[in-house]
Amino acid sequence: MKSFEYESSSEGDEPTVLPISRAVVEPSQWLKTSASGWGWQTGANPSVGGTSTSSSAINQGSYPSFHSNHGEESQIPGRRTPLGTVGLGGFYFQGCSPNLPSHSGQSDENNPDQGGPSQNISCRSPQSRAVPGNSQNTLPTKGKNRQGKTVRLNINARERRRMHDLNDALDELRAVIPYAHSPSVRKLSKIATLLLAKNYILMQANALEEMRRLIAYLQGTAGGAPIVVPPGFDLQGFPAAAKFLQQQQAMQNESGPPNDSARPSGSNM
DNA sequence: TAGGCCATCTGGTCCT
DNA sequence: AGGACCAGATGGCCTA
Repeated sequence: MKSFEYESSSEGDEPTVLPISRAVVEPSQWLKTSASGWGWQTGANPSVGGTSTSSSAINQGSYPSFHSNHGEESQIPGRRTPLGTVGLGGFYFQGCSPNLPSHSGQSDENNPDQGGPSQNISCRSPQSRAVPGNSQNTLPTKGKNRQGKTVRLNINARERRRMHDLNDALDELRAVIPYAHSPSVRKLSKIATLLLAKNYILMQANALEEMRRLIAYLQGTAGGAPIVVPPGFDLQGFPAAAKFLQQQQAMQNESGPPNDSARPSGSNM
């Protein structure tokens, strides 16, 4: 796949944390940074507000490449945080499960089938928030309570899985939109990822339209004659243009006798 | 320390 | 009934 990296090369080996703001993903900020790469212009100083090279997380290499591997990502700050260390929610207390595995697809620390819900309930944190109207705070009869908690834990596990899938999809989206995929650069936030992807799509659509107009213009300047691809020019890297020329060639063939001299010579499509 | 971002829990709603 | 989806609430981590 084509690389669309925007790197701040002036920083040398100095890790850079690009500020991710709404301005970053505005269409007007887009620039073609090189012949082979698209990126965005972050203003005069790309690292404004984001030169925290002393960040412990960064120095510890806590922002590696992001793959759809839940187990690895549990080490990344702000992402895939192990259940034992994040919001306690209704059932989880950090001191209860010191060796809770992170979400890995094979084990689910919130799965009632693994350990049972009663264990979690028995060590509920006294600081767990009391949800108004939460039936689990009212502690009904034991049997029904246990079954209800099991259902609740199943629902929680599904929801957690769903959110992980959503995050995996966001990771895949980050992988194909142009921004600096570097361990020293902070990962795009969710909202920034969506906005950047939207603007990237718009930019690609504009580029495509511009190319179509250019081809039409070139065709016009050729006096109505089909565009002749210069010898040695390979259209393999331009499938859209090749297809367009093929269509033009087909239209020419339909409207009149074939003209061998006008056949694209460089196209191998 | 405030604000941003995130993961998780939870109850409600809709759909199959 | 069960699952997917959604939004609100909560608390942890990180950075300026």
